[in-house]
Amino acid sequence: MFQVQDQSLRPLTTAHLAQTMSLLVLSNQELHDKVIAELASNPALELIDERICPECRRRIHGPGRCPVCSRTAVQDEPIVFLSPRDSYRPTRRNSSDDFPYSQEPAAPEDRTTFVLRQLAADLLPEDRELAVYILSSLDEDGFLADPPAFIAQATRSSMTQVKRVLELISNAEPVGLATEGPRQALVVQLHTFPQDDPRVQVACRMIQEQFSELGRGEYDKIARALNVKSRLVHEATEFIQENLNPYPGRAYWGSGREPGTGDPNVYHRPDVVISSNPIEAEGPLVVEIFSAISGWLRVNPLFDKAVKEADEDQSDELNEHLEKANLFVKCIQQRNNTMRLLMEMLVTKQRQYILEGARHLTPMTRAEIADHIGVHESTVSRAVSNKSVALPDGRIIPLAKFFDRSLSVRDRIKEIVREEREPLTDDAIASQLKRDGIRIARRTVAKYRSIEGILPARLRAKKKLSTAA
DNA sequence: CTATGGCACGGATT
DNA sequence: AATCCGTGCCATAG
Repeated sequence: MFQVQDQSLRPLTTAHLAQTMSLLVLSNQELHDKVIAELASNPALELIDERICPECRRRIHGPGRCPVCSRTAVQDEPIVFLSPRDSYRPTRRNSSDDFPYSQEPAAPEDRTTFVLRQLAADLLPEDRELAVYILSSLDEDGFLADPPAFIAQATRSSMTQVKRVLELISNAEPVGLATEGPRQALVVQLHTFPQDDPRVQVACRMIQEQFSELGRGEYDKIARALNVKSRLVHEATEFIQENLNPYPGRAYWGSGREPGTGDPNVYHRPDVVISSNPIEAEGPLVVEIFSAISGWLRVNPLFDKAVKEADEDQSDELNEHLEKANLFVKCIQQRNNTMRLLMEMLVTKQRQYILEGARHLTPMTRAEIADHIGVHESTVSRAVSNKSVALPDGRIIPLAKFFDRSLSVRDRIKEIVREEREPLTDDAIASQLKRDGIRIARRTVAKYRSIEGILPARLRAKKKLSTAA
């Protein structure tokens, strides 16, 4: 009894650490499940539905207005939701449990307003109601639950009006929303890419003519049916997997899988979303770290009180619950804090990459980051693993990609090949790179080439001028 | 003979 | 301690 009490009274730092670590590796989805499970099994934990006033950061119960400054409370409640200043210099240490909150939620749940906001400029006033109707009637994958004709009838609108609105919606972020199904969504998304890219052309035909074969991975059959090289079919498939998302409304699809193992059914929502500031393009990036739960997780104060009043014989058990809950909440906070620090660092160091693409990835190691934010490198390692992040351009990449030392070089190679007049050998590419100050061995060029799915010089056809730019 | 891909080694990273 | 990455060497295909 006494021992138990001793143990539970003091939240052991080792236990604390251990649990924080185990929570850190989890993706949001996994953490969500974990929290739900914990809530169910531990009566001392409580999830409360509080909002934060954007102005004075007071907590407000339920929807409504802040009693102090009478501003409307934010609707969505990611626990951590922040927009670090770009000038942020990463030497600062933890600022306790003080999380910054922002007031511009763009959570997936709020799809309707999210899309409407984008449409504001293009939407005719008389179409607005129709747009709202369509957006709110979408099924959970973001597809049309009813055919356009039905919508027209239900809203007493004309077909042309419905089509006009649908077109607008499907071209807004997330592109492909409000289409009839995965296939149509893919087609719409494909239109946003340069049409002269051969991969795009083939991908387009694959989706339109050979969709079920594509789903089954029957690449050879597709190649024959379309009368194109199977190599091209593979490249197109890869392109689809990396750039398109068949379920735009639900989540993005993980592009982190290796080519080949990419199961077209792996989709997930990102753990972090980075978007560029719509107001001032040069301003700070907006970073949202999604919370695993909506609302606030805390130790139930009633339970706390109950424990103190409880009989001696029961209090052991109750205390245990209490301490566990306490620990859990602390660990969650710790996790959030670490994620925040990490993302602030990342956004600051890799701004160029985030905004301008693969070539500008600054090489860095996890150890470096760990040093800067003052945690152990294994902590960073855990925090990075299993997470994905959405970039402003909509691409979803694994967080680990920020640490890919060869990414920028591979991108250069891709560019060199894309712009070559006639097939360059690996050696030629290597020396070309050397001119740009990148010193790598010929053998390595070959390796990168294969990673990028670029054929050897011999097999590369002569480039036509049309492929340029 | 030249361009590539395979295997394997050493050093860095995790 | 386990893993990943860049490279050198060598066999092979063209």
